[in-house]
Amino acid sequence: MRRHNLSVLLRHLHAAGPTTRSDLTARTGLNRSTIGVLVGDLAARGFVVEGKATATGGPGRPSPPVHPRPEGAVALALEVDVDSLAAATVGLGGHVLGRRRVDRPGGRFSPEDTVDELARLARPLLRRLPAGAPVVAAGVAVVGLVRVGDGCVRVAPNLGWVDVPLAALVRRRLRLRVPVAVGNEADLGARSEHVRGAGVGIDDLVYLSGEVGVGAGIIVGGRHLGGAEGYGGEVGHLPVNPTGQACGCGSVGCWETEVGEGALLRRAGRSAEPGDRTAVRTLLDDARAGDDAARAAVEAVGRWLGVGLAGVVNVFNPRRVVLGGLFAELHPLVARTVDAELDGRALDASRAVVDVVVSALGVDAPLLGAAELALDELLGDPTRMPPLAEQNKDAARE
Amino acid sequence: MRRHNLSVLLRHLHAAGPTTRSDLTARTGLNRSTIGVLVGDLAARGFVVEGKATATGGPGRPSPPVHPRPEGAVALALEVDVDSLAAATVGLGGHVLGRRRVDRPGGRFSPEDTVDELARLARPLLRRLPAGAPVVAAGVAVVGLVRVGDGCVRVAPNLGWVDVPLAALVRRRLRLRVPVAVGNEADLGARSEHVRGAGVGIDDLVYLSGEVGVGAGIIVGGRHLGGAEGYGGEVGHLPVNPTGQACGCGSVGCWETEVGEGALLRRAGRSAEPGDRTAVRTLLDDARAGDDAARAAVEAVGRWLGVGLAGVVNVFNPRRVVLGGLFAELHPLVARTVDAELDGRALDASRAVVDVVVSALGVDAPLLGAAELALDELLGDPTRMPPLAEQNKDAARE
DNA sequence: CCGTATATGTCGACCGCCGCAACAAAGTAC
DNA sequence: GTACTTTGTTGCGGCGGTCGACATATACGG
Repeated sequence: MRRHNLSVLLRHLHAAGPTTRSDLTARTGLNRSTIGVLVGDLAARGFVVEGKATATGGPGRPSPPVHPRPEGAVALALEVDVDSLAAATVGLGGHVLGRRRVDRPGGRFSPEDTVDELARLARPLLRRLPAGAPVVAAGVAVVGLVRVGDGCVRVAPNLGWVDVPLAALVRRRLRLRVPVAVGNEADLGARSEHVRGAGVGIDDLVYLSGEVGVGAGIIVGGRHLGGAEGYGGEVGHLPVNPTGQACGCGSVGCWETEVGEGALLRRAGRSAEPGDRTAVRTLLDDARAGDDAARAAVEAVGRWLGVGLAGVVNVFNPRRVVLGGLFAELHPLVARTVDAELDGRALDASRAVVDVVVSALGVDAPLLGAAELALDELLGDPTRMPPLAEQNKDAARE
Repeated sequence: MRRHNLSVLLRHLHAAGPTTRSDLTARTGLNRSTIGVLVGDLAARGFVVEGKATATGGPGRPSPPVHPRPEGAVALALEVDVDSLAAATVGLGGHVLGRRRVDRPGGRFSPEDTVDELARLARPLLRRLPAGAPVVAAGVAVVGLVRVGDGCVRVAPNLGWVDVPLAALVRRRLRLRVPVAVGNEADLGARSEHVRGAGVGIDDLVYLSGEVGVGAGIIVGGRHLGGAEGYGGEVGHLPVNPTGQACGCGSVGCWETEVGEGALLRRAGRSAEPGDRTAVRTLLDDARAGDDAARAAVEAVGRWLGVGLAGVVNVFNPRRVVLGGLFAELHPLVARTVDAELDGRALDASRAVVDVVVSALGVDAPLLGAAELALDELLGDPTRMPPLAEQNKDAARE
């Protein structure tokens, strides 16, 4: 129960940043004295530092702010995207200590090669960490279906992976002694947008990521929708068009065959390798420049985006839809179309409470979400990390 | 925190029935002493009675069972269906003390008339309650979109209702002094199937109710998926066929236009008033008897059922789908078709962990779910009800 | 410039709740 | 009948939190 209160406190500080002690008492409903003890505990563990109290302008004694200490706990975040790899070190409070991304266009890479390159990417970031900043966990975002229990990538069509024990591979290759969690890219995008992006404070939200495939991260009642094994949120494979295209999943007329990158290019009469971002960018540029075929393709995808979104809105009754990836770039061009489809097709009651916005974190949303995932275990139980005094004792012993 | 432990205990007893004290200690992880105190507390409030310990066959002192006491707390459950009304009194542990249902075919009734008839239905049930059995709350299941916050029926197309403050109406008309909660029929069906039906122990499940419309109650990670305002789960309005029929919701090609009762009759070339159950029953009988047109219609609906279910399975990754209403009767006729569509269209990973079964509670699932909804508040905080000693004092004072 | 009002941190006392250990009770196995 | 096992009961101790009293730090008004 002490654990629980520490967790609540640290979670809030991590998510909301510096907060005065009086604010913490008001927010948690706990007593001033208790907050004092808890903050002291967190400080002893190196998670927070107390600042100087500065006058707020109001009457009364000013309350000193409590700052999350980025070096108190660091997450290693990794991302395996279709055409790029990324790594970042993220400290408590969401402070990004270092970040690197490399393109890896076109080809398909084996899990082993991928993990090798992730290790190369991560090494300098880890070396550059400030002294005494402990890496407490790692998180990996990956485009594919992930069994959350053991961090196994069940299937990732765009990578050509089947049943890859990614968590174990990363842990071994990077010689990590900390837990490694793996999550679906869209799920983790939703997570970061929820904590510090376009969905802050919104406990019912859908993050929709359009890439080669279409995936969603869904947060209902503040909690991530995982399902029995963690495969939930695969809205890209909602059947929307019985007379449509064959989908890579084996079905016909899945939503992603109408709104994915492939659909966009196909509609414009252009062809490209799957995962060829430049072709998509060119098409969007052409559409913005007024090219008729490009505009028609964009418009058609926008309509289908609205159609599918209507279904998503009906099913989840979210307060906000956050668009990431391709959809983030597409949305400004088709916002009115999407809204019109929603108006016409979604149930009024649900339509009335939802808005559609663009990702605030951009391409890094999944990467940052991986960091959040990694830190989550610690945030749930801050007592996992012993007080600094004991840490020093342990260090001296060695 | 005492509240919390009492809640955990009572919830378990309510859901799982009689449990020995030793079982409770093992299940909660609490100490024997603590369990003793807590059980004593619950007994003092009239929620449980302790039975005689009977030899189990094993060595050691036998543990006495703790029984939930149905008369300890009673919920009044009500249901407003398209063509019937129902009421029940349900005691702790899910014991149904009384139950009545009346048909109300065809026509549309005003909220006032409906509530009047609910009152007539409920009165004898309440009169027949054992002495000293307190009604602690009421729950209402209704076919329509319900704003859970205030129990307002936002829209119920099949009843012709818009913005009906049903909770308030019921409370006033039935002169209830206890809270009245309102929920969507499918949501409550899911709830009861989850607690004591075909979904016991399954924390990721979808209850799919086919009537005039198609609705779903969705439970993810053990919690009901409500969404921002409680309108979630309206899978009937997933767009599945852009060239399909116009739907009452204003959209085109919603799933329920392909699998609802209307679709079934239409496909068989029969017409009927919406909500005419006999026409549907006749059709199903004909199909079972071998009538070609009927069988073709049933088969087509079965295919569409599978198509939509594939989407639902992809999105929610449930461990079980429970079919209620029309679908419960339909399923035996089309199980193979549904399974085949799922095999072909759902993602393998999700498909592998899901099964499709028929409702165990039948037509009463939503009604019983309303009782669960009503009892939920008490189960969350058993201290709301004072110990019997004080209750008697209060009674003596009057 | 200084008192007053307001708000906050700190310290010690109190209390509720749970775990623990010893004991009593109620069964089985031989 | 005796040994053993499992369980309920009871009293004690500790952890964690609230509460009240006091010290401290600022804004406001004269």
